[in-house]
Formats: sequence, C-alpha cells, structure tokens
Amino acid sequence: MNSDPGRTRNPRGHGEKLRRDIVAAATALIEETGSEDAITLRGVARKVGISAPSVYGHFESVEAIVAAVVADAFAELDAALEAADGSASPAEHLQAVCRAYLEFARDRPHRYRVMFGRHRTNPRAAMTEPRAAENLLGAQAFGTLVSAVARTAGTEPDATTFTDATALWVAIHGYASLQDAVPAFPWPEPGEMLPILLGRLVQDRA
Amino acid sequence: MNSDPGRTRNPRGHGEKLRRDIVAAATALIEETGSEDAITLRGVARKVGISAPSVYGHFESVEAIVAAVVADAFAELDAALEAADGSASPAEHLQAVCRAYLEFARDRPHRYRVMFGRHRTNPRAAMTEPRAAENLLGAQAFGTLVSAVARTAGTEPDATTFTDATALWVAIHGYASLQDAVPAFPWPEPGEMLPILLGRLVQDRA
DNA sequence: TGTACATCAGTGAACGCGCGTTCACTGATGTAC
DNA sequence: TGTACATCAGTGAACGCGCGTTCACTGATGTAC
Repeated sequence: MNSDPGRTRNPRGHGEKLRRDIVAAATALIEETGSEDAITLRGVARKVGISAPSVYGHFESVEAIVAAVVADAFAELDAALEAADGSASPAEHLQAVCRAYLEFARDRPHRYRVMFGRHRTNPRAAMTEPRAAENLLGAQAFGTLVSAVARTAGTEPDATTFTDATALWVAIHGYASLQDAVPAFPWPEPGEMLPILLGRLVQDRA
Repeated sequence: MNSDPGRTRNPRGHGEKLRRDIVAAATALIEETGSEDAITLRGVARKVGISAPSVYGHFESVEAIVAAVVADAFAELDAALEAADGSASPAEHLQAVCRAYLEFARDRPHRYRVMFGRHRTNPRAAMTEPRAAENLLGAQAFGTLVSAVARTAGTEPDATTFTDATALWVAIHGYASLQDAVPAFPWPEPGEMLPILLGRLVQDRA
C-alpha cells in the first residue's frame, strides 16, 4: 500500500511512463487487497504518488485501468504457456503447458479471479470484429493448448483437438478457480490431479 | 430496481419477515445489476422500502447480507441436485445431476459467480469447526454428486468415487463459469459437452 | 373492565468520509525566429 | 546568441453524491395488575 511521494515528473516525451506506473499500481492494489473493488481512481493515484486528475491524461475511467491490468495479465499468461518446455515428448509438453497454467493462477490468484470474473473482450479487437474468437483475450494461450493437444495426437489441430482442448481448459480452469474459492476442500495436489485430468480428457488417438 | 414504498410494518412477533425481505431484495439486486458491488446497505433498504438503519436490526453489515444470499443460493443448489431424477439408470441419474448443476448456474449466472467468487465457509459452521469439509457451503451438493458417481460404479463412495466426483465437479464448474465469463468463445452445447466430460472423467469400473 | 407500562418494529435527521469529476492553473523544457 | 512562445506533464481546490453509521425518537400493540 506504499505510495510514492518522492516521485519526480517525467521528462518531456516520456508521459507514457505514467501510464505504465498507473497499471502497475492498480495491479499491486489487486494483489494486495484481493479485490478489484479496491481499485479506485483516487486510490491508484495515491499509490502512484500523483494527483487524482492526472489519471485522466491516460485513462478515461477506472474500468479502463482494470481492463489494462487484465490485458497485461492475459499477455503474461500467453507468454507463460508459450514458454513451457517444448523440447520434451508431446505428452510431457502438454503436461508442462497445463502445469504452467496452474502455476500462473496460483501465483496471482487475485488477478486470475479478475481475469475471469467478468466477461470481457479485447477492447481493441472489439472495435473492429466484436465476435471473432481469435481476438478474445487469452486466445493465444488457448491456441498454445490446442497445439500441444494436437502434438500428442500426432495430427494438425482439428475439431477433435479443439474439443479435447476445450474439455481440458474447463477442467483446469475449474480446478484452479475452485482451489482459490474453496481452499478448505481436501483438494488433490496438482501432481495428482493433473495426470488424471490429462489422461482421461485428451483422446488417445495413437 | 423497484422499491416498495407501500410496505406496511410487520405485526408484533413477525420482525423476522423483514430479514427475509432484505435477503430477497439483495438477491434481486445481484441478479438485476450482475454485480455484488451493487449491494449497499442503503440500496437494499431502498429496494425493500425501509429506512437504512432498520437493516441493523437484522444484519450487522453488508457482508452479512451477501453471506445470507450466498447461503440461500447454496441451499437452492443442494435442493436442485437432490431433486434430479433418481429413478433413471445410474448413468442417466448422474447425467441428470450434472445437467441440474449446469441449469442452476445458467439460470442464476450472477449469483453463481458470487457463490464462487470469494472463498467463504458456512458462517455458522465456522464458529464450531472451521476446517471440516462436510460443513462447507455446497457440501451437500458435492455429496449428491459423489453418491451419483458411486451408483454408476456400483460401489459405496470411496477414494476413487471421491476423485472422480472432484474431477467432474472442476470440469462442470469450469464449463459453467467460463461460459459466463467468455460468452464469445464457440462453446459446445451442454448436450454435446456433458456426455464428453462424463464419459471420460468417470471411471468405468463395471 | 380499565389503565399503566414494556416491548416491538421500525423512523428521520445528522455526521463525516472517500469518491469521481471539473476547472483554471503552473512551471519546466523544447522550438522558431 | 537571445528571446518569445508552445507544449508537455502534471497540480490544487472545489463540487456534489452516495455511502455506513449514530442517535434520539415514535407509534402501535400486547401484558400485568
């Protein structure tokens, strides 16, 4: 909750830095308080160390700030799945992708909840093509999952891999979000749960 | 958002009715606005048609009102799964239970989101035994699922049925909540998705 | 049968607070001439 | 080389609003004597 009273104004031409500072402050507020409600325009300004009206130079509303936090988080998720070890066998790679997904959710539980807490589309994409699935936030992450599933089947992505990946996604998301929502439930560890879900949900077409 | 200005005071000994009116108003506010944030003490009082301080006679905080809404919703979920057709074959019964779960979530998307949006335990149970899994909200619903899974296996509930039921729950919850969160995704219909999840996740031990 | 009293189910006014938003502004720095 | 000016990156004060919370209260109704 520390603010930054010792902040010095950005030099000319570097006003965009404040935008990043605002998003970082909002992100920190979510992870510290556990709730998206904690993000207020004045609260974010306080955290950054600027006056409240200064936010308007970069965001037109609190919702726009939250949307930026969510967009950043989805970009991180995309990168985390992409970075999962791909040198292993197809089955091991798929498992690594799923493990990366679960670790992402576990390491940022509050942001993960916010990412999927309201329905949101990519704001930039929404302007041009509001319903295209490939422009949804997280589309790249899902694409990584589809590719990993296709590799285990030894095929190109098709309707079956799409269905398998969807079934896997709902299960892994459900596991991640219910662990966060109902921590007192006697959850199996990921090391136990993940092989079960993977083994049963991904069609063996070998 | 209609309030009730024509409300008449409850007769003596029936003050508890106001408590139910408050919970009903809060429930309606959640389903109308889609957000738990819309529940304010004054907003609920306005909706019921009473003055703001009157709420304190029945709830000590807004959170207590939301907790009551959530507890009611879990009781409804318990009842809905219990009421799923049990006269059919075990496999058909299990499918009916899962369908009832998905319908519950679909019919009250906002309440469903609030139910699993924060981690909460049964407030009454939390006073006595804070960690007992069987006192969690939704424990009865999960028990119904475990029983239905056990019937398909032809066994009493054991570690395997527990694992199967857990896998099924995370998948069905994930499916329900992601459909709500990402409506633009090309979701398979429940009629297509449910048999896939059931067929793959529930161990065939016949 | 009357009446004083206690209780119940609320009310109405007031408070201080943090919020989003507006407005006119400031002061440093680069640019044109 | 000097200087006027435009621009950039913000600030500070003020506004009206809805909120949670408190306080003393009201007025109908049941109960004891």
